[in-house]
Amino acid sequence: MKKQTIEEVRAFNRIYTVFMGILNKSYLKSNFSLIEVRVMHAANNKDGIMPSEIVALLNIDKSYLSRIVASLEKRNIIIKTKSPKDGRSVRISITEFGQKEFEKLNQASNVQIEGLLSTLNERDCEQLIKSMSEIRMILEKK
Amino acid sequence: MKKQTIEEVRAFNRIYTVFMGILNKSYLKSNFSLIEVRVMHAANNKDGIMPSEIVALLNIDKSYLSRIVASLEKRNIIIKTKSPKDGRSVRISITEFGQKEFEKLNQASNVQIEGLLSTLNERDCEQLIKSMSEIRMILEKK
DNA sequence: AATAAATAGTTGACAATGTCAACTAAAATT
DNA sequence: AATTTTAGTTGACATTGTCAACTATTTATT
Repeated sequence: MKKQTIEEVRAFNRIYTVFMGILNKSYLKSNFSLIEVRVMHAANNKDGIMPSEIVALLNIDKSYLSRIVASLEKRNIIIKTKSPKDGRSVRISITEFGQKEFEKLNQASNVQIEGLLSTLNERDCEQLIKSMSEIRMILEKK
Repeated sequence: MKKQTIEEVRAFNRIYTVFMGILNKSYLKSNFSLIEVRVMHAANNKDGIMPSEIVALLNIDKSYLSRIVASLEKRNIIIKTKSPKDGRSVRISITEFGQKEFEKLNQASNVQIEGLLSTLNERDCEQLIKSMSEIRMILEKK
């Protein structure tokens, strides 16, 4: 593999993480961290999702997820129920309140992204989206 | 702006952060965090860089950077000297040892990226790099 | 020049985040 | 039935990150 290829990925990462503010801990100054938002997203996407699925999805430590889930439950964002099929396992659902909070976060995220994109001219913006969708398609294939 | 446009950025972010393992704290199981590596990168790139520059570059809290710098200095990765021009300010340089450590991290990062890319076929890989470079060019213009 | 305001970075005091290994309970395997 | 594996939780920390207050210049204002 060409060195140039790898170098491009690295250069991209450096730019992109700053662009998206990923280095900053709290997500859009909300009361949620990036990971918490991802967990909410997962629960919103698939009702009754299991912790083990989220662990695989986000590639994080299970003990860490366990605490995140506990914290979200305490804040009434999600609820846990015992799995009927597997006594060891657990089903996670987002609450109505959780959905509303999640929607708010999405709005905030949209505003932020809109702000970033608005600094681009139309051509660049279109090209950006096209390139992102290409990358995403390639990565999603895996 | 089209909703679709924003949605693509969001979808991209979700995929990409997982792909790059950005959600995981420690950088490639090294003794350094992602931000520390970025600071090393900054010092390696520009000898005598000032903390305020890094704060602007990475968009992080100055007190936080101050501690990161102190920690890196203690570990002999960088050294601080007083700025000759401005008595309030400080110059940061990477040490020889720091350069070596940084090089090691780069190697590890290359290996990781190579691993990720090796799961793609040649066409996809080329397309991925092309798209990344397009995004990067657009974002760097700003 | 004297005073006030702004800037660069540090520190105190926490709060939040993240990790690792050990543990419990329930399945699955032998 | 005994053993192993799996799902998730908990203890015990270590690290990371935030906010406001503070010191020491430097710059701007009168």
